[in-house]
Amino acid sequence: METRRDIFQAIADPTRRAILVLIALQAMTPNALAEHFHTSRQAVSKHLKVLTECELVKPELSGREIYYQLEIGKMKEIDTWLEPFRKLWEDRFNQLDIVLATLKKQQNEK
Amino acid sequence: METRRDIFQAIADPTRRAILVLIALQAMTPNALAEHFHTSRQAVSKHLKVLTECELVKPELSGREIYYQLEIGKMKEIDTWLEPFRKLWEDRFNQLDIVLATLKKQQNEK
DNA sequence: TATAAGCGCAATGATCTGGTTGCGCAACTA
DNA sequence: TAGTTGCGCAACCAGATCATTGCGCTTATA
Repeated sequence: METRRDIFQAIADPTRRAILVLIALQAMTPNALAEHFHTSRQAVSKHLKVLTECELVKPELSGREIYYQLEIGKMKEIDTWLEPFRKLWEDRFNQLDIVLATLKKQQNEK
Repeated sequence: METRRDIFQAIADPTRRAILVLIALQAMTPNALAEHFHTSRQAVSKHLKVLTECELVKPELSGREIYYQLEIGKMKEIDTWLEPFRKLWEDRFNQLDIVLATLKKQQNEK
């Protein structure tokens, strides 16, 4: 079945998020990754397939080994989606800032 | 079945992401939300249940209507996870910046 | 008070998901 | 060349997801 891959669906799985974190530090092979989890290499391979399909990760051949490395640019897409929301919480933070400043002022005037 | 709710799993669904975007602008009732999608009110209600369980959304009663509003603070948790990755792409951007500066310098020296 | 409107919940069903096992193939190694 | 080692792929299976439908409860309206 040709399932459409999607970044948000990809990072929904905790194991895949962990893989992304590990790979962010250094490109790794499926076997090396599997050692960090309580699952088989094949399971990790399936996760890597999902991550590769949505281009969050890129395989790099080296003999019979395959080093998977992070495609950091793709991660930015998540950030892009978050952008408008970020504005909201920054605004709220600013409002809180104002409240705190007002309280402090009132305290000084006592 | 008591499924553990998780923010990343919550935003994996495109309809739920759309709900978050709509609600960010203004608190809305399930019926009002359902009008924006090609699904039933019950389906929207189920999505709202998921979003409420992981506290991305909060119900506000008003007579027989329920206005759901965004819990912006929870959205920030996604941003927090993204934080270390952001460093990476900012670094890469800085490196690109350096490259561009160098190129410009060389051009000026011609 | 009778009727309609707004919801949530439960049951059902099709489709996805994530894990396992068993291959087979290519690439190192003795 | 014979035997490992590292991988991906296919088949299979239990459990999760998402949408639909049918209810029943509460609140507004005539």
